[in-house]
Amino acid sequence: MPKPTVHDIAQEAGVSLATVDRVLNERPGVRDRTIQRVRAAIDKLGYVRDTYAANLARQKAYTFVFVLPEGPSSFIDVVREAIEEASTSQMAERVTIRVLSVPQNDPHGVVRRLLTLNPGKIDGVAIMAPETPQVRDAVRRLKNAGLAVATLFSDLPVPVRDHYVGINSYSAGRTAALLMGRFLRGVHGSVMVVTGSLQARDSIERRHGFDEVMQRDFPDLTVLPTLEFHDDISRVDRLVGTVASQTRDLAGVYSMGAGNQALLAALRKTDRLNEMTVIAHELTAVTREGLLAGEVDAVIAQNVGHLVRSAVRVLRAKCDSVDIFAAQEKIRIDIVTRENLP
Amino acid sequence: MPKPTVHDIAQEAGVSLATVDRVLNERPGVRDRTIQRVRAAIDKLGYVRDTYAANLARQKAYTFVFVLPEGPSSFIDVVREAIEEASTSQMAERVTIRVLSVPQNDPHGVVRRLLTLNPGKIDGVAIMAPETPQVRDAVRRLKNAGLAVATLFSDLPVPVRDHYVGINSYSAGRTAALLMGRFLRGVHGSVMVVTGSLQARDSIERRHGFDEVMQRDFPDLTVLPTLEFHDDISRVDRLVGTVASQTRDLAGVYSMGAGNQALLAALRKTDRLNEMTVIAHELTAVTREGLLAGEVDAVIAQNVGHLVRSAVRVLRAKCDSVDIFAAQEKIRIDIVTRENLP
DNA sequence: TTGTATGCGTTATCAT
DNA sequence: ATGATAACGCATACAA
Repeated sequence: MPKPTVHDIAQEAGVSLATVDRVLNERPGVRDRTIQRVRAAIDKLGYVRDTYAANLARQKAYTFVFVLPEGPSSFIDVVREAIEEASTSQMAERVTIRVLSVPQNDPHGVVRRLLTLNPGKIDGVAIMAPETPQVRDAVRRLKNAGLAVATLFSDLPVPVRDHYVGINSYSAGRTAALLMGRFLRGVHGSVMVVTGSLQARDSIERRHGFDEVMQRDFPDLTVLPTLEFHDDISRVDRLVGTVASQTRDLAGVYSMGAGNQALLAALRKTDRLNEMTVIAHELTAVTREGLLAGEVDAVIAQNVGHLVRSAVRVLRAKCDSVDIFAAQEKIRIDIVTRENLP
Repeated sequence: MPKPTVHDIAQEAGVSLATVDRVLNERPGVRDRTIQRVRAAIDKLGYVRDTYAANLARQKAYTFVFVLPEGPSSFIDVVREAIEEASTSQMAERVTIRVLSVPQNDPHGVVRRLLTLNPGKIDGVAIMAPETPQVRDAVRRLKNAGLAVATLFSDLPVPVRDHYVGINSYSAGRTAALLMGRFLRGVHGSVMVVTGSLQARDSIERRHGFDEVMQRDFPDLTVLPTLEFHDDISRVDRLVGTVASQTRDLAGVYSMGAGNQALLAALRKTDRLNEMTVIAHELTAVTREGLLAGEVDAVIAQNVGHLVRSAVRVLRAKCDSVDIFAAQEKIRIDIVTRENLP
């Protein structure tokens, strides 16, 4: 009892291949009665379409665009690399991947860049961009144009995208807090929280999750107000330096976003970095170095390679109107230490 | 300039499809000079074979057998579930998966069961079994019979298998130690280590990694001799109870293997479980419950779903003599806490 | 409204 | 040693 094919369906339903195909792809021009017959045959035989054969016949090739923020960032570098790797692997058969860079902190610039996309030429987009009303609208337009839309690392409202690929920021923040509190067992002291900007939705969620666990489980630790350097790395040094010198009991540092290079440099100047517990997000060249040097104690990360592959699979599934294999697409919150560094 | 096909190669080389195919699949019966010509055309046009079309034409169906220890184990349950899930997903197109249960702690029994496999009927095996000389030989025989062989969770010597799917036990032990030491910051006390058996190679490696980090980084903690219950759960209660009552400064428990249910039950009786730091391996129903209840503080795990899918892909690749995509098959050491529980 | 015939890129059988 | 040709499971232009 091999897998049934369209031929088997046709025979069972007493119709031709073409009719089976019409029903399968919901094309017009079939009598209701015939549709029922074919449907019944499909159910009875348990037919499932061979997507690969279908794509072969259809000569279908997918074109996906990954939209990434431009500008120097060790994290974006990791993402680019993962995309590069995925597009040259066999998993990307019949899919070509393009990368579109969009400005940082310039919603209108993002929209303008997004408008250069020709929805007729591409099948799906994976977008990494902070949520703003302008971006929301632009993405909605892409989705309405029939593209498959996945959000990457940072989500947008459900109606404007098909799927979110990334971890839950709230849980990520909670996880960071758990580690911070556990690593500072018995310590009475303060914890500094640093981020580029608290505007982004995921920053807020992280902070929210972090605070909740810290307050509930680790009352001996005082979480200081968030230090926002507004995506201007040059401010990090002064901001961090000031707070560090004013906070004699500074025991921990939670870095919620990018800018870890500058942050670590600033902390080094305090000469107290070695006694501090530092927790950061995302595994990059910088945080990896930090872990190995013993300067960073834990990194909350997501498997970027897996994430990119997941995005490709999800977009493909959307294009084919096929269900995704949920378990495979689930992105876990990785905890990375010096000892389990990949 | 679409992707070149065998037709293009044939034309470029001035030969027929069949000849191209012979060269592509390294079949005999082609003159050296012709081979060169075809090879040149392949290089020149940058041909890459369409695996899906190939599999379609080949009508190849893979049969893989997963060899698992029988007997009750919450971890094996997880593995079975993952196999079930993988075999019903689209990733298992053209592959049928069977599970073969083998006795625990009975190398000869394992071998006998392995001998029931008909190497002609199957294409590959994924084996989860502790290393013994008998098992080694039996597996070597399978490999020599032409089967693709992957080891699962626990490795065998390189010559008898094609690929190991799982985490590095030594690093896993080191990771456990790091967390134990960090979670017990400032504490002077003892750490109990419990395992079913120290015979298995991976148990030894875990213990080795654990000890190394504990000794080097956490001198305030005393690691007690390993408690071996020799896979007899009924002994756990007495063993653990005795040591716990004799060790007033017991601060941590490292569970290296299975038997967590019994272990936790025994620890509960001491009425000191809540103050202890407990670290275990593998995310199962038991350890998950333990995390949620706050009884277990961290679990060192591997993504079993990913692992099973990886095994299937690797076996398939071996059967096709195709390279694997290493980055995708890398199994990470997961650290799971209450907050990042999947 | 339904059926026939052909092609997608690859493999495989059977001639030559 | 090499070439024609027919599958594989599906889609589709065209015919009926």
